Amino acid sequence: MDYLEGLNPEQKAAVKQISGPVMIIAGAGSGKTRVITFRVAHLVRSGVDSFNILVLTFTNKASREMRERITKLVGPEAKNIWMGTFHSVFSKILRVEADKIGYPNNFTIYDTDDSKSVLRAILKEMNLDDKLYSVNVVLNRISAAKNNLVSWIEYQKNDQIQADDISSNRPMLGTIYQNYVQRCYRAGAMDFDDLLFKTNELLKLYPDVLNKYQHKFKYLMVDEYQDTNFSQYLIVKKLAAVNENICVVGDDAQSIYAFRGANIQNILNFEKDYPDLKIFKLEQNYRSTQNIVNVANSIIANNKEQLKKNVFSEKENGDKIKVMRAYSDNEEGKLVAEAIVHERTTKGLKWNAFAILYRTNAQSRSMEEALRKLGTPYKIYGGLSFYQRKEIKDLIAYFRITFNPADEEALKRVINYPRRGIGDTTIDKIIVAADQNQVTPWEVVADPTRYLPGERISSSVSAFSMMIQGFQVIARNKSAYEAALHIAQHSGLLKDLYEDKSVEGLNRYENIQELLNGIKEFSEREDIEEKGLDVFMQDIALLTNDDNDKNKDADTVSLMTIHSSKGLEFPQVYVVGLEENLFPSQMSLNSRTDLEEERRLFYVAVTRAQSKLTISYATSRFKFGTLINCEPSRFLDEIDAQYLDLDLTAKQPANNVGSLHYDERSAWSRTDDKFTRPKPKATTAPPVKTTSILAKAHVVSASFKVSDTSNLQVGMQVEHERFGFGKVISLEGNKPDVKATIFFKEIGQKQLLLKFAKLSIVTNN
DNA sequence: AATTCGTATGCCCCC
DNA sequence: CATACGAATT
Repeated sequence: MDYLEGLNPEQKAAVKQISGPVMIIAGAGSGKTRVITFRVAHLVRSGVDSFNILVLTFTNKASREMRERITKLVGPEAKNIWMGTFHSVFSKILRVEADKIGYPNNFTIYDTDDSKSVLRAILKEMNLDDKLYSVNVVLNRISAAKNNLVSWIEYQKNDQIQADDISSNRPMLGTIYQNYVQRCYRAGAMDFDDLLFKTNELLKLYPDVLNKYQHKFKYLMVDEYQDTNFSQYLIVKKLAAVNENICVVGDDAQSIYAFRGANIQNILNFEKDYPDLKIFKLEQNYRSTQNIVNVANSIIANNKEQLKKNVFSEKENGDKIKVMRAYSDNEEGKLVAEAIVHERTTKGLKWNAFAILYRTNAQSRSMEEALRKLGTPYKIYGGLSFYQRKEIKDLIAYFRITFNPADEEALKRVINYPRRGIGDTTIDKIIVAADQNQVTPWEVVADPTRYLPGERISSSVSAFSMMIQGFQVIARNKSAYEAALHIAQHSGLLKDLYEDKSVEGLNRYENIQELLNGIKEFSEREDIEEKGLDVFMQDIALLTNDDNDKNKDADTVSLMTIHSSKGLEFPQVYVVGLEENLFPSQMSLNSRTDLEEERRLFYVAVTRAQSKLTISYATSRFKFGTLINCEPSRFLDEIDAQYLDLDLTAKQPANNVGSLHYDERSAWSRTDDKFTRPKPKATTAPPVKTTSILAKAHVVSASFKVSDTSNLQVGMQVEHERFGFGKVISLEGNKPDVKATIFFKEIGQKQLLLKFAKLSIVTNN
């Protein structure tokens, strides 16, 4: 048992309780990951077969790191443990069992963009007002339903839901949900929520399947249990029902994912499900100074609903928490950047000792600009992931349609990229024909004469379908890398990017190269058996940015949202934008529950700091491109002032808050480089529409009538609706694409395509 | 068919 | 300010 030496008594007790239901309430910085890894190691050392252990984590990164640490404790045995996020673990199981619920094993996973695109198409088809039925609202509603295991049928039958939708004036949501589900089904696609929803369906409809996994996973552990939703809760509960060797780990104070369906009650009520539950509380914080822990405690004390615990630190008191006020978002960036540079020099720290945390991604910009001005290296976490870049998604869409031709979103993405002359009109025809014949769009593409009789469909459509069929043959017979390279080349995608010599174009080309290199590495891996391209791309939708991070050891300042900072720690943390309507967010102000979640989020932010915490806010900020005044966040008032070190020496006096002059002064008092923000509207005359000026430049004569220009000759006088009178200088090109060069009196020389230009022939000389 | 351009609309957080 | 979509333009 010597390997358990380094643990404190509570930690050790939690680790050693290997059978029966266990709940570990782990305060921030209390060594939670350590306890989980040691507990898993202890299971293995106690003789539990590593194949019988399932560990569910919140991110891929967490599971990767945990597996590494477990490997150090138990050796190669660790690779047999099932470990991963809910989504990745159950997508693997669904790939095995898919046929039982009517899906192909090679089903596509639709990411959020795909889902939104499907919804846009549906809304359009149903002719619904896309303002009322905004894609985000609709998707959230569907997602919430799925996370609560409400099928579209139940959705439509449920009186409460229907009443809600009617009162929000969106009675068609149930029908949209139905169409969405059917459309995904037809495309052989599951969205993120489906991975859990369908798992539940599988376990419910097939007791033998449930039984199989209940006996496979004799020991279950769930990390970040406070962030599980109902769908996840039920999967865990079912899997654990036979052996009841279930250990959940979490911290109700850090539950910050209610917006995507997480239900804090899962952890608060866990004891009800397992009356003989053993509870362990890890309360000693090993991460932060006493001041930081005290501040965190004083914040969370404002929340009503929570499990009682007493987080404490035995480290030194440390610095007080510094609070900085800025008069604008840009100045806030400047103050933070300068503080970081100063701290680094005086304390001899590395850049990676610092993190800047914000509520919304949009806030990263002012921070970035300030850091760049000071030449500070930084890295943004989160945001657009490698796999979400357009060029990467394009190539992957080719892979997707190769393995699952039913994948409608992939088809729409690549059928005319690179350009092959298949325009929107043709695509619309294909989709309509598919709907009418109850087949996938791919089937129409593959056999246009059958589904689009009498239509003049360009030969490029059949060329496209031949190409994809060629890819299918290659993919079946070649290695992942060879197939991927073939597809990149023969789709024309590589060439298209190569020809773009702009900086971004070059970048895109390199990204594709990088993806191909990644596939090559994958092809050469020896630790996995199935190495086809299909295997490679199966779970790509589930990967995130930091799953692809090459130089994560670089010495840079870290920028990220508070959400993505969960689980991390830094010597110095800067939490920025502590303003009403931003943090707490505007949408959280209506309900106590939402506000409490914001407060927990603040708690998470504060507890990331090890030795020094700085908080900042601005009294004005650009939002939607306009300057607005901001008030300090209520959260600042909630902190016991004895822990604070207020530095409100912003260059602008605070008494300007709320005054109109403030905007102007801040906008013009700046002398440094490009302060190119739009000026307040009130100072200028109402904007004049440029189009209307142009349109009115020429008043069309009463006799104006669009003429047949097929016999237009050089030298003729013509009139144009907007350009006025002019004379034909020359004509070039043949038949349908005749281009005329015309000299207009008012405008000057213009080139016009006759098949589009509306011209009236005035004289024939 | 493809491209450009104006305008409307939204900025929460993520597997 | 960023993007997304539709109308106008070539």
